[in-house]
Amino acid sequence: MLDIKRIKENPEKVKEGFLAKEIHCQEELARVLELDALRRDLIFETETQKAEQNKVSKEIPQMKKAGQDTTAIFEKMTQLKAAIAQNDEKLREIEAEYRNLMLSLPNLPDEDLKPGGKEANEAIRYHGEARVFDFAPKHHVDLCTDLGLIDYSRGTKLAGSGFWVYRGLGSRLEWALLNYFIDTHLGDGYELVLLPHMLEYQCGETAGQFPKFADEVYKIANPTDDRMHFMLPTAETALVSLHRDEILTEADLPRKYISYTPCFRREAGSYRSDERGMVRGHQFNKVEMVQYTKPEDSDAAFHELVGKAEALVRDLGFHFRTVKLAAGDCSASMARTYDIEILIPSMNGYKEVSSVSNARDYQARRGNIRFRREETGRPELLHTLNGSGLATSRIFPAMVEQNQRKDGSVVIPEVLRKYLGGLEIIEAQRPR
RNA sequence: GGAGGAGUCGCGUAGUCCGGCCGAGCGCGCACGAUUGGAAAUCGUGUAGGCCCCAAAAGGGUCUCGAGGGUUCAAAUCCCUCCUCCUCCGCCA
Repeated sequence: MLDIKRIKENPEKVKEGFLAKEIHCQEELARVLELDALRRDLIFETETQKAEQNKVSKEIPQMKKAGQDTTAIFEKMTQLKAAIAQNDEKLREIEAEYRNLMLSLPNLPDEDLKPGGKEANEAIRYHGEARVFDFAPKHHVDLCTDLGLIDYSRGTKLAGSGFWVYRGLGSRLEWALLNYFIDTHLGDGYELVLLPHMLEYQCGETAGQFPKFADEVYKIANPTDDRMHFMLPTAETALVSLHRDEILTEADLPRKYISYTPCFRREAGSYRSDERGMVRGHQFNKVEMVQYTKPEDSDAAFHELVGKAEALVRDLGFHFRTVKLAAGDCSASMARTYDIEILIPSMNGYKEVSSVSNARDYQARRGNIRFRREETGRPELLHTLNGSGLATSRIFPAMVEQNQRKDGSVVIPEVLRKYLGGLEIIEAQRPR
């Protein structure tokens, strides 16, 4: 959520920010300002009435004690009460519309971002070089099937298109990746958090999925209870709500969290033919990094997170590039995002394997997440950042494709071998 | 699933039966000050947040005693719904 003061003070600047994101909210902005004015007038009027009500109310016991007649004053109070009730009702309506609109407005992009969409993204650095094959490399679906790592058809049998089953060594490889990520983060002083995988509405509202992007998540209806749960689309959704409605102490910041969770996404209508296999499933495993920081520290934290994601990708032996996303390619809640992209031989061009973002105070305002600044003694909104560190769903296929040998076997990256009993190569095996 | 109990200002509690003197007492914690060579101890003072008015500060107002609604001139206190926690019983990983 944006600061209403920021909108009021400089609506042109806000408009400009939205345009950079290629989002057109002119009407919403105008309406928000209109509602805010209405709201304030109404609050002022109602509170004046309430002050009168309280004042008179305090006089009543004394009048009674003095034996005075209270009939006239009771009548007046009844009228006042009715007027207040009417205003309160009006105010409720206005504030509901106001809050809903405010929640639907996206975050503003940082000023140094290029305006426009994907085409304006900018690769800011490269690491290593793409592998050149001296044979025709196999597609990861074939490799994983031939090596018995992934069972696509049985995944589909169990849960439909977009699901798969890890088998045998495939499961162990997946687990090795996750352990490698987790161990690295633990070494960097992050706290590992294991979370509920089903969340209540408010988590989605704080993180930014609700109300606007509700279609991207799986909702769970409970027949005996009208409270909705949804499957978390990313651990960020839960981690950002961890300290919702809290005031953290300044000395406690930054908070550095990681969590492993499966992530559930509907991905409605987004399937593309070059995304055959594990690249865009409805369920995938991810280790997520989240930081809560003081506002002045969030830029440093952002670079720390980018660096951590890069190190993971690099140490798995990948060539990658880091891309600074243009304003319009950042998601609605984020002020800034860098993607780390690798080449997956079977796919055209670079594909995102990690996305690191700074939400600044956008999520904190939605979730009322603050810290008490020692200098002033007052609570202040903090900044939230998140980054994948990492999701396996693209790393896994990229790894088997990139590390394949002519004979169909796959070399295991060194950093993973200790999780696999020292295994170095996955040999082709008979299908089962 | 059945029966009962409870949620109050960072923590612990008083207040709820009998509505107004309770936005709320006390203890602990914390901050500042006094005392001290310094500290402990002691004493004193202070100690929530949101919103509105105000250019800002100062100040004023308003709302919040788990959440929401109701009764009333007036609700921490009475009524209703919901949430959470605890105890006991049952059932099951």
